[in-house]
Amino acid sequence: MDSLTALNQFRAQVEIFVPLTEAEWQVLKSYLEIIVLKKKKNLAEPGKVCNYLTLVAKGAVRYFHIKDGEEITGYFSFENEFASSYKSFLTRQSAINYVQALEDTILVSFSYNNLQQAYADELIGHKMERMCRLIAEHYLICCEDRIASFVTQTPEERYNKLLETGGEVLQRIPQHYVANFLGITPVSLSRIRRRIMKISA
Amino acid sequence: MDSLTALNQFRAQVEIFVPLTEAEWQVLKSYLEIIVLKKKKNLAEPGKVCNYLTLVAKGAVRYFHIKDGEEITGYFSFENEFASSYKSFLTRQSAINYVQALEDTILVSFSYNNLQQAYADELIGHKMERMCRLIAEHYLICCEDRIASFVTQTPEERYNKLLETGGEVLQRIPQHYVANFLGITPVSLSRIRRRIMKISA
DNA sequence: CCAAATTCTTATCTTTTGTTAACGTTTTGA
DNA sequence: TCAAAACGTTAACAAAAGATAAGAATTTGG
Repeated sequence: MDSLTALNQFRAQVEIFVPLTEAEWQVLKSYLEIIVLKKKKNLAEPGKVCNYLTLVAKGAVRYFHIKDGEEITGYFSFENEFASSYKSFLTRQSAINYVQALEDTILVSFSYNNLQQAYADELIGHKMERMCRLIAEHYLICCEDRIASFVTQTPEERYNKLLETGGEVLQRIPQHYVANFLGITPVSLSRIRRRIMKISA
Repeated sequence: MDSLTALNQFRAQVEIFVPLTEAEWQVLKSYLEIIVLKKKKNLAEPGKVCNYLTLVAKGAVRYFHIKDGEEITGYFSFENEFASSYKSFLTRQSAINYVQALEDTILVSFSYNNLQQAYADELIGHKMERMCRLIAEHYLICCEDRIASFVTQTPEERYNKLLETGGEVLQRIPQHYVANFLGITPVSLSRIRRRIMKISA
């Protein structure tokens, strides 16, 4: 994938939230950077401030914490989803988690400084605010849904729901990462899968 | 508490995110409404679109789902926090949860239409976008932290953290709601409390 | 190509949680 | 004021999850 394709993909994604004129896009584009992240390389890591807010144009990233020396995977971002250690990016504090490429990945990115300039830009500032408001609202809703799933559903129910919605997660991601994502251990997920197989068989 | 106090409290809170001139405030204020919600009355309920984004000026609200005929409490908003069935408000779809006053509560509120007008307002539109972007980002970070707590911590660790941060939650909220909030049953929380008492005793 | 690492399952045992029910206390509301 | 409802704890049992380890299948990377 070349830079042009990646940038066009970014444009298509943000225009879902706010349509842009050609002139606006040309300005917006000037604040963007392409980041190529080889598999297992980090976009963010604990102790460092995450300097990029990115859209995954190709590939995927995985979010994880280290607890008692073990990796615990909390989330993934696939093509056309935004990726960042968001709290770190916004607050300029050290990240507490890794954001790592699961595959060779191409990211269309705002550096922190460029994004602030884009907000301050006379031509596109207002639209940038709106766009990023809508994007933040979109992800806030996603987070609220996920919190609700932890509060109101059992791990088995969460896994069944994941099966229904047919998440890409299930095809592209090792099961033990999915287990963490569901808030359980890999062994426990394996047992849940066996339980479900017996019922449907 | 009178309306003036409530409005001033709202102003102080939003100015944490974006400072306002007096003129801007006067315009913004014209889009606001005061809602008085008696204890046990709902700001939102399943099957209805939530029409208000509100700041709690006084009192508190509780968010809950009904599952198998039982209430499961997912969250609370106290003084100076925003409250809404946010997904419903933003997407204009029916809410799936209740938002209910825990005490007699005063809310400073945007109706959906008023908020859209405020965004479109020539004088304050740009600042409104920025303000609501920053607010959405703030709550997004809170949600991400909470999700991380479900993925990386045990219920006991989550409760201990709640004790440390000394959440208002613990003083003002019945324990069985707190249990739901932590993702466990009231009986289980009672046992966790006993375990902790024995250790610290 | 092949050794090493990763992944998934399974088994065993321990710990924790859920479920239900009972009990005393406190709070509520008519 | 007083009966009813709500609240928190505890007990007993069942169900589920965590921890650890072993083994087979797959993937990986040099």
